Amino acid sequence: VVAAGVPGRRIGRRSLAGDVLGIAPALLGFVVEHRTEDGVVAVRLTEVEAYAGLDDPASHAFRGPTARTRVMFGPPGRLYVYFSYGMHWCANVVCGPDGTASAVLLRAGEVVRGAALATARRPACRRSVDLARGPARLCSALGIGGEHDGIDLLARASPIRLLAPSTAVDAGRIGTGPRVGIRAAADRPWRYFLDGEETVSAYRPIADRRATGAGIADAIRQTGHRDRSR
DNA sequence: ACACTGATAATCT
DNA sequence: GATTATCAGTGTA
Repeated sequence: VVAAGVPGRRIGRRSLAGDVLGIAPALLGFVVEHRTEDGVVAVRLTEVEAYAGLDDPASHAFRGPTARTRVMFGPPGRLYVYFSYGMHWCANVVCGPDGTASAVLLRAGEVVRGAALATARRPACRRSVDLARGPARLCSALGIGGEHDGIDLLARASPIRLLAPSTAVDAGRIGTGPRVGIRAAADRPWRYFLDGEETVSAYRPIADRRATGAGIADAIRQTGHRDRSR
């Protein structure tokens, strides 16, 4: 647990300009802090995933820049926020040089400051370890939404900042595995987490909706679709 | 603890 | 019209 009052260190933009597969695990232990008029909430990252832009079929940026993915193609150190499953916001740290589109999804963390405010933002949450356990929960706890897409995480005056911990995490504690909830490139072990931390989210393969309450016609149609996509 | 499923809308085909 | 970088609720153990 990060002691209250210990300020995180600011980092240089160049430290996020390299290979996303090196940056993603290095961000474990970093703190994301959001200051609003309601107060401050800070989350220490315990789980992230790497997305490699044009080189990664699972990345939103795989097919090139669109209105949604424009921020990912910009300079590193900005926040890419997307809307998921009709109700949730999720956030990424944009990495790599300007013009490329890799990013690190913030999958889970431990609330280290502002637990009361985070709890107020997450009324359905029963256990404190679940406050930011999951990418959409993390955004809820921090008060991050679509209005924050593109915000610079490295500027001193930004309301949302990414800060380095006072002591780096032990590299031996970093676990890896396949990314959660994706179908494309599901074999790439680009999820990184702090092994043994309670706030790491449970691994779940993508939901298979073929067998859910569908009629025979639906089952046939959807099975056909699955076969076509192979 | 783990499995299953409906909710819900932007995005892309 | 299908898919989706998810969550909370409900049910089973």
